[in-house]
Amino acid sequence: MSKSTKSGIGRPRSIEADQAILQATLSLLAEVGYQSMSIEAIAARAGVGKATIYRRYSSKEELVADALESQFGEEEPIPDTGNFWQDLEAVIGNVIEATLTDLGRQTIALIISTASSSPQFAQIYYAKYIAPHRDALAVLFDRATQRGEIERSIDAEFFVDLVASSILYAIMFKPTLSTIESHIRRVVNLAIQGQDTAEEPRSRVEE
Amino acid sequence: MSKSTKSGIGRPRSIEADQAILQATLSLLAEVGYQSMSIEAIAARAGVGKATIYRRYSSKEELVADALESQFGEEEPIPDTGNFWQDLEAVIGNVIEATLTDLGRQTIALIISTASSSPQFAQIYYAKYIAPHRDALAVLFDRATQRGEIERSIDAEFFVDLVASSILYAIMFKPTLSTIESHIRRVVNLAIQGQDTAEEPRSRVEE
Amino acid sequence: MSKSTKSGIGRPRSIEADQAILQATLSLLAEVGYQSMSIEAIAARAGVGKATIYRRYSSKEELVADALESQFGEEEPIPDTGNFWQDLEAVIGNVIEATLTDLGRQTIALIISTASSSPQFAQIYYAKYIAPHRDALAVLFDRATQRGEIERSIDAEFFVDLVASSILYAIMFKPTLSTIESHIRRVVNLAIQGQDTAEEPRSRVEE
Amino acid sequence: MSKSTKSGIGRPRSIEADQAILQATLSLLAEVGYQSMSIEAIAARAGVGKATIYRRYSSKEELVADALESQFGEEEPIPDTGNFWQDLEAVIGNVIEATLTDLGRQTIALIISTASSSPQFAQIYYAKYIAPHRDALAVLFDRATQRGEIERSIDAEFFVDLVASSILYAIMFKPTLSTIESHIRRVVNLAIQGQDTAEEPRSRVEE
DNA sequence: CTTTAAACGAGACGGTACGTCCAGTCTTTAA
DNA sequence: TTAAAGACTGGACGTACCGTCTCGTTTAAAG
Repeated sequence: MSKSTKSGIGRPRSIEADQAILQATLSLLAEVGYQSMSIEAIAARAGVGKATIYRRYSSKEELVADALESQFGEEEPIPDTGNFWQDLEAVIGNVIEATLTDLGRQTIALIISTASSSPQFAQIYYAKYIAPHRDALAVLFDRATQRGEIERSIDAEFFVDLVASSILYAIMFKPTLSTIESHIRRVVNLAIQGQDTAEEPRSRVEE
Repeated sequence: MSKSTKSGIGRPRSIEADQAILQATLSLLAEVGYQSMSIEAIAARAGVGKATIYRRYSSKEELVADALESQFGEEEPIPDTGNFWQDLEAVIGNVIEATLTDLGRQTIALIISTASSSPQFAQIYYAKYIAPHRDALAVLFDRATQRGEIERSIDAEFFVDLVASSILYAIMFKPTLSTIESHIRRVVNLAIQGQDTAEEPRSRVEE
Repeated sequence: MSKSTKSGIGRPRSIEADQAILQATLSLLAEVGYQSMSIEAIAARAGVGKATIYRRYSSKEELVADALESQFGEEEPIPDTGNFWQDLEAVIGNVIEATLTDLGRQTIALIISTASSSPQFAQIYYAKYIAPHRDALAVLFDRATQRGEIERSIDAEFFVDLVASSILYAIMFKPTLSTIESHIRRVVNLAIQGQDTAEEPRSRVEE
Repeated sequence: MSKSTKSGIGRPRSIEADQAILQATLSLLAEVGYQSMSIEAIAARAGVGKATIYRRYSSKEELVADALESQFGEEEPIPDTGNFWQDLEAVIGNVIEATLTDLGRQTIALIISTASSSPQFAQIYYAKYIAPHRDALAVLFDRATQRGEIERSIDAEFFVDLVASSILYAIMFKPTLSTIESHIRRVVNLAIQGQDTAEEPRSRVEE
């Protein structure tokens, strides 16, 4: 996203500056949100000249994409307890936990707000933030299928699309944590069991 | 959203100005998007002083909410052919058609981008833009249930949530019109029939 | 130098801002000089937005020309004691006094530095700062001629050119006040008496 | 002005860089003037890093002084036809010719603009650019005095000051070549003959 | 009618942030 | 060690809008 000139000659870019910029970006993003966050303020907080930022990133979107990558870049371990529903709970819990922080909220807001206006950046945010969880879901699904935990035929790709869409939708339009969780479980249940269960989808399965 | 002072004394607000402001807002929203649209430009295009806008709306969000209401305020007739799948096609077609215009795209972008950062306005946009389609879906669903077209027990509220979420998700992350439509149909089919059918869900039902 | 739009419509320009800008310009000009004086600093000292300056002046040169006009615009009274040499001393004294202040030095530096690079502004500075003194000299010269104090034929225009050039040259290249004064007197003496007198030109005349 | 470390050890300074810097400085000085000329632009045109300039010169003034020295450093031969007025014409012609080029104009602008603000550099420019002509004038004057061409008693130093001041003044404030020349001749005539002759000063003398 | 109060268009106000440019310094690799 | 290249902090540039504030001018209801 950054390195422009070919190689060694000249003073190399400062790694301290790199990191100060990314840290300042993340903290300001969490505090004031994407729109209200000015390059000027990032530079000031990072203790860096504006040109040092513009040398690395040609837009706020690029900068934020890189900052989020530095934050969410590390892979999360995929739980493996041998029980699909338990693993699923863990993954969904991770997603919700990561999303209901200040930074998480701003990130998800960013993904959905750039989705239409700047598809290429939405893709980047998607790849860094959403794709890992999608992948985790897909792995769980495959493992459960191989173990024979899931009998119904549902496409793995479609399954994760469905769960991802329900998570985004719930975060956007469901007001409380419990309604968010409830909506997501209901969708999962429909997908796996083929029927809607407003009450306790898991208990019936686990009995 | 606008009228502030109690009564008649003084020069009344100009209806021409009202409409010029809303028109200018809508056209600029479609052309340059919410973020890039400046109050200054709206005033200029409307041939109106900036104060005339600020007298009516205290923020860009309020202004845009009102403009969208003026645009999408009229109810769309709910199709009623007697066949659930046919009516559903019509409603989904309407949504997609309304969304894949410049203004529709910007509106949906606006809804999803304000969802996290300005929930109160997201609610307004939601009420004006999304709720009518949700309601239409709910009506179709009820009618089909009463006609016995749908046997499975699925909650109406949950059904429309599911379809709405799939529409939003598809518009955000599915690249082409056909993949958008395909994803939505698949979700509907799962909800109604309890199973995923990547191929031709309707044909099987209609036979 | 400033008014751009035709007339009364819109909010009128603020006279307080006008004056604050000119005052800030003059004081900064005296303190740090033309080159080191930033528009940003002028705006800050004047308690005014940058745009308020740029609305009035399209360049630093225009601004400074106007500021100097406001400072040196008032005419100085031309001394009239009946004695040419005495009046001459007074006028030259005024010039030197006005020039050996911080602001005066900066002004003269500005005149001579813009003379080649921005002739149109040099002309403005010249008209406001130099011309009045030239005119005073010319008046003295005419009066003396009419009184018969000066017998030699020397063109009045040429005389004032000569004196003006000697003043500028002395200020530029003569290090001390006394050498400045001495050089000027010597030139005046040559012009009036037709001969160079390194010593006491006036005493001989006044005896 | 440049050499800092004593001798041979390390990579020697590049003579090509020296010359490229001076050439770039002179050409940019002629093109855009002293103030608008950036070190950055000089370095770019010379194909040299900025540090390579700063290693040699600690300020733009030093750099320009050196560049002008490299340009005007060679002495001009003093004409000697045996006739004072003829030699004088030649010297004044040389001055005017050298001054009415782009580079000459910028040089003179530089001298007069730094005269007040940076006296030490004004002295350097003066020594390189003005002093040689002053010296030439002084030589002519002495020779003419020895030949008995000039009878009036005028101090040589004062004479050259007078001519120098008239040249500077004329270049600054006289608009055309002919008014410049006319003013200078008039001053010379006054100094030598003790009287102002607006018309053809030379002819009367030469007859 | 004539007040009178508010809205009108226009545009200036003090500010903030933009993205660019340059100053003068610092830090690399190459010669 | 110096050269060359280029990144560094810092700060001014001139522009664009922000939301507020006069102006002089309608406009309609209240007196």
